[in-house]
Amino acid sequence: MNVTIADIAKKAKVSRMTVSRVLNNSGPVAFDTAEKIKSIMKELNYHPNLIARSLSSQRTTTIGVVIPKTEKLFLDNYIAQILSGVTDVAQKNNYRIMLIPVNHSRDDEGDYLNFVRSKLFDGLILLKAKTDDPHLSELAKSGFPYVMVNYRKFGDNYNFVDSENIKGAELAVEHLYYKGHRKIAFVAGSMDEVNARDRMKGYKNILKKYKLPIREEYIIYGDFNRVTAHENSKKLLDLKDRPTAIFCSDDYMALGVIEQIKKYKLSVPKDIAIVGFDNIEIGEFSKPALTTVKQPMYEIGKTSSEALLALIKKIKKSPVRIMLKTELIVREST
Amino acid sequence: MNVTIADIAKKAKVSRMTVSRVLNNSGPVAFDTAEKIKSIMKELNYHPNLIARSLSSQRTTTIGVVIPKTEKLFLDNYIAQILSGVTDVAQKNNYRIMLIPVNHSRDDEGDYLNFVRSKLFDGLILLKAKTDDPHLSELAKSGFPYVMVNYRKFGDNYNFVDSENIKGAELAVEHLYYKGHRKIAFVAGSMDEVNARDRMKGYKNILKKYKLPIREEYIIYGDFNRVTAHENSKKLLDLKDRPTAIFCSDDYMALGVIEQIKKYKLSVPKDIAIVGFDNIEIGEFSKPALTTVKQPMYEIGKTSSEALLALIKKIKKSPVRIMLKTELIVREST
DNA sequence: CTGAAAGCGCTAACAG
DNA sequence: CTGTTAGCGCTTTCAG
Repeated sequence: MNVTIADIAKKAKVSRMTVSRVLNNSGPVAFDTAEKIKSIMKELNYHPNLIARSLSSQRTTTIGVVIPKTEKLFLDNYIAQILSGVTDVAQKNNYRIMLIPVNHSRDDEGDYLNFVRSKLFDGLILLKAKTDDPHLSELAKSGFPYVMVNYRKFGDNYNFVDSENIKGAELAVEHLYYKGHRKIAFVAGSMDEVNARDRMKGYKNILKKYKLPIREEYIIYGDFNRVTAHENSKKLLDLKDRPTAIFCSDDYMALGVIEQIKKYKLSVPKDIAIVGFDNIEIGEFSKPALTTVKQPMYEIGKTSSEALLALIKKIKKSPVRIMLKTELIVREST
Repeated sequence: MNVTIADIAKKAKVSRMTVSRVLNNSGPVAFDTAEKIKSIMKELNYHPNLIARSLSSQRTTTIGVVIPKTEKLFLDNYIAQILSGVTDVAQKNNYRIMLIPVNHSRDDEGDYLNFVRSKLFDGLILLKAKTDDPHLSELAKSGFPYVMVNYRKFGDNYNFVDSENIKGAELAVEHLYYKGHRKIAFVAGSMDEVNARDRMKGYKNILKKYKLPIREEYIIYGDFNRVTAHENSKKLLDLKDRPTAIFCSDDYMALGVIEQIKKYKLSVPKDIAIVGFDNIEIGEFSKPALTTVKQPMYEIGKTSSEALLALIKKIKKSPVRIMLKTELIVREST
């Protein structure tokens, strides 16, 4: 069997409690006793059973990260960047990370609540929550520490870290306007996500500002997916009064649209200018390099993680509401 | 307080044991009793405490994944792809994933062993293990279920899933030879990694095969890093007898080298041809698109995960040794 | 088919 | 400064 606290205690001729105190630096222990215990722990190659500790202490020093389960999870650069920020901070604070992929389109959507109930984590970070997720309000009410990433809701206990999506979209569309475009289309993504709605707002704000008509045929709905956008963009390109610029609600969609434009033997940006959103890695390398609105994704992850730890340690109280800045990055596609 | 098995038992007027049996489908329970218990569990919104279950059963249904802690963890497309494969399989088998970032260059290198001892996981997957990691043999001896990814060692209990790196490198270099190149350099990466050594072998094999000299000044050592490769490649470009082709031990380095070549106002592939290794996502989008050796990274992750689960469930026994095929993908850089 | 007893390894709370 | 008692919530083992 494994070395336990009892073995150490026996060999050191003290109680298990004293060993535990040495282990956690909790409570006073005579220097000599402590040294002796430490040396015995080394000698026996003792390592605490963290499961037992968690059961007893009701803490796991683990945070769960709920991510949408997509075909190839980590290949989504948006998620990758946020996870980087989240884990960096967690690591520094000696918290462990458990990933909880959730299938948004299926029954297991509320699964993360079961995980909460199962006492596996001290807190939860949620990526890509849907606006209509009914479990969210339950989570918010429960008092369990959590932070939503890129979500925004001003009810009582909604904790979130979001970026300025409306403003970001405004920057993008206004940039197109400055470039002389008057026929600006929008590939909107899925209206299930708060962010998508915000970007829509920004898009419409600028059209209104410059008294451009909001034309329904210039707005394409779908999901945040390169292939879908690729297909759907035909609707725009087949239009008699074809747009001269397309703002896309994320970079992956922008790439899909650009591919389609090439198939039509049109040129980006000469015939049609494109702006994306997020600033994913390949945007910089694609041809033409993608003009986009940068979300500080790594920062968002970092900030979320910090906020969550503060909630767990009760340094902060709900609601936590943090907004980060977005920024236009002009490259070759406009 | 939370609903526990005891509450259910009390309300159903049975012992906790009977509830536990219903919970796990273990052992016989009268149909009616079972139904009653189930309905009470629903009514009380009961969810088992998984920590308690783990402590008692000595299983966690969690696997740990050891990844090198780099600046921006998930942004490494190699790791991302492997993780995708690993998690997909784990998920399907109802196993959870815990990430263990490890700083290779520091003391905490052996940390993953402490995690093993801490009973947090049922098994371990190791990415980017170093050849000289002294903890590996301890792990192998321990009998604890684990699989190393992209590693290869034929001692008794070494479990690994690797790809055919030697052959892959041969494909790359032979391709350059066919294209007419006789002065072929090699950006080798770090010899700490088995894979790098294998690629070196492949490189030398082809030179020998075609009776080309192995010139030390044509081999650049370093670490697997874009920036380092970028800097070090100057040594090649400054050579009087400059190579006409460079094989790089991974794609990120290849990208770094290409940048440097551009700075020298030389053209890829006209002046210097480049082949990378791995087939990371941006290789397809960079300019020129990167010729590379594809490792089936998603498959590697998937296979590793499957093998690990088989070890955990004792369907398989050590040693597990699996090799996957590599494949040349010719694009614009050669 | 059901239950009782024991224990997984640790920590909290209190007492000395 | 140290120890005792109790218990975290579940499963295993054995007995009925």
